[in-house]
Amino acid sequence: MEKALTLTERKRLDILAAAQEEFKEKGFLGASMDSLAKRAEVSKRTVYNHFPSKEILFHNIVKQLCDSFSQAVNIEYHADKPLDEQLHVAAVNEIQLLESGCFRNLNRITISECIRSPELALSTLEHLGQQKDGLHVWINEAMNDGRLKKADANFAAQQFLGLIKASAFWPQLFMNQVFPTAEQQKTIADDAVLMFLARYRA
Amino acid sequence: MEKALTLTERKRLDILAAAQEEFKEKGFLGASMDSLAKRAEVSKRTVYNHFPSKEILFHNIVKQLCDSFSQAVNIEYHADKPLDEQLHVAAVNEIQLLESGCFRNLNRITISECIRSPELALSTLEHLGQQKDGLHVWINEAMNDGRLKKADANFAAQQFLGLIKASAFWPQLFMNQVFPTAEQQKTIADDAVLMFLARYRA
DNA sequence: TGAAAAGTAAACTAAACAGTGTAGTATTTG
DNA sequence: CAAATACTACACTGTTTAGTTTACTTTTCA
Repeated sequence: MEKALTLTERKRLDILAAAQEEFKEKGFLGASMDSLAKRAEVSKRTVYNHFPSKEILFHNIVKQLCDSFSQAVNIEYHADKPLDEQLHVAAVNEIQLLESGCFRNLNRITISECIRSPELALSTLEHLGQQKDGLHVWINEAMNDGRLKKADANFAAQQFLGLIKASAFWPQLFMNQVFPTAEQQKTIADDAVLMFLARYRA
Repeated sequence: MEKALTLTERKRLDILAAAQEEFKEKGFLGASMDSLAKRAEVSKRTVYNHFPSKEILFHNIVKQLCDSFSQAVNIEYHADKPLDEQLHVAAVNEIQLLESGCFRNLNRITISECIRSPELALSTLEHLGQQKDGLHVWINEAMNDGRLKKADANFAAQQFLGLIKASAFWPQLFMNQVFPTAEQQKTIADDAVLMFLARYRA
């Protein structure tokens, strides 16, 4: 019963998948509707029957990718658990997010559009920036609980994520570096926690 | 005697300046040679007399911007000076570099091209990555000198720069955030040094 | 000062590309 | 099965754009 997809639905999915590839590889301007249709093994006319314009198709892709991150990486503060343990969970969650293929696709796609249309890039990245809020709240609670030194929680969260992204995000995004292995990921997470607590533990 | 520029030389500079603007605003694909020529107040033919193709002009821009960073931000290790003082200099240097308009132009221009031509982006960013080497050498020497805990010097350098860039580079590049004020810069530098030494001081 | 070098405007070529129109074929569904 | 719906190939429009050609003017410099 799982193949109950109607032809139209299948075509739609094919188009979306092909469009994601096309935009990821060539950016918005570089992508061509003809090439995209060929890739999806679909008539160009069918593409336009589903999506009235390139722009609209593009926004659908971005929206689709954004939605797949609705399960924000939020971390809850527990007064009775060790800080390093909780932070380590946050670090691992973050790294897992950064590793996920669709997250990187989204970033590749939108970042290439920062120049062409700052509004889009801005709104998208803001939307994605929300998962950071979780950490900043956690830090704030730990500070109020007297277990971390008082400081700017937002800034501290930015530092923590900066430590991780410096090794597991930016180099991969721009220099096509391979993603850290499981061991390396552990090192990155451990070291971010170590460094953060060395600075902020009360 | 400062206006001794010949017409041809002036035109050439006008073209380069206009091209930098054009590419910065619209990216490689979005930039148009007609618009660029108009911007430079130069005939389109003149553009092509100086630069045989859009691609070549683009590479000239990138090269020009790269060359303006030949004075790499290298930091020398002094066994007799306090670590925090030396690191602070490194941090301030880095922030100054990140703040400089042409450095940001270069990044805006090349990063938008990461997707279109990974080779270019790669070679450029590698070229820029050289100023990082300075710090990694410094860290290595301090470790060998027994003043920092033994660890992976490259990784440590990446962490240090990650702390700075998290506040003074990536947000500005992608979300058009304003660059930190002088006070904020001081906080960022101080805190990066503080955190780094809290973790690595022997 | 006068020939060589470089600049100019404007028309042009050739290709790419977003989007449409059409006529016919395949799929869905009542 | 039949009507409606969706898919297909393909030709077409209009626009944009990289790069060229041409006929002419300005700047340079020996």
